[in-house]
Amino acid sequence: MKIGEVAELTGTSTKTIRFYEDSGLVPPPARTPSGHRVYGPETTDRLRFIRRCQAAGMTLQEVRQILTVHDSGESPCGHVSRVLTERLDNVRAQIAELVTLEAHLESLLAHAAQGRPTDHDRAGVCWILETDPAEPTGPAVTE
Amino acid sequence: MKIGEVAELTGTSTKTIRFYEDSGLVPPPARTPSGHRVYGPETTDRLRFIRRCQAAGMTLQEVRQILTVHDSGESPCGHVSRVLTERLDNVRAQIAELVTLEAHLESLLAHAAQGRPTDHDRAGVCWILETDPAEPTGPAVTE
DNA sequence: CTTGAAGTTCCAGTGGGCTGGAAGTGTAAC
DNA sequence: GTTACACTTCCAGCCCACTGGAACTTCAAG
Repeated sequence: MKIGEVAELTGTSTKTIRFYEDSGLVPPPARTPSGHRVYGPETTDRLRFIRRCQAAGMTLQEVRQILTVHDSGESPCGHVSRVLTERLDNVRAQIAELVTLEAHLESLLAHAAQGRPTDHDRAGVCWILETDPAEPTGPAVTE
Repeated sequence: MKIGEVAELTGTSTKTIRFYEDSGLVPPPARTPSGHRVYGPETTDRLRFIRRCQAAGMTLQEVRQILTVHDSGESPCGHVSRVLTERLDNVRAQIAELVTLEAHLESLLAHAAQGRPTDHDRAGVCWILETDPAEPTGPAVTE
């Protein structure tokens, strides 16, 4: 199996596969005498696994950790559970932050919809945003 | 007013202020004969406005657009409302995506908690993640 | 006059996950 | 044999919002 086929089968570009190899996510495959990469069928499983991890929002580093555990012969499931739990926490925190931001934006727009032309004169740039971000349900986007 | 004072007053580092100048967010100020930047009081308003935009989750590019409109003499409020609305849409979409991801992670962990050792043998890397991400309530993190 | 903080410029790096391009070699179909 | 495409390596860039550091000058206080 050559890199192009693997790419086709997994929906990953050849560029990305080589990048994954450089990043230690996919082991360096055998080569033909002329240097072309030759993959066994397990590679497609591995790439699909990586894609699933990505879909679960993991970083490549987290995926690499799991794969390293796997490659050492141990079952990575405990580790996978831990990583998933951490991810879940992150996702929930992100949701909470975004919901706060949503509320902030909604209140700004409600404010804008009221249209207060008199405020215009005193405003520096735009009266819609003339309230301090530190006080109203602080969105904390800068993390 | 020198850059350090402006930094102090607005909670922005001098580095960032110079960066904003290079990025066209803050106009190049007057200089002392020796080259030190001298700002008028409107600069602090402008920086605070930028911070508020940031707090609303806007990119610097969006902020720059608004400020350009403002600097051309027009009232940017309509534009601001539009940008805010777009942002709100994005935020809602992001929340929806994250909620989907949350559900996905939860189901994976519920699956993991059940512990199905028999699945282990057939699994490529880890049975917890042996379902295709394309089908179950597609998380679409890669956007 | 000296010291030390604060100013200046410019360049490079961060992190994440690729993607593009150049320049060359191999391979499969006709 | 020729064409067309796949493959190889390596290096660079992208996006975003800064941040760090070097090397230098200027300012304010004592």
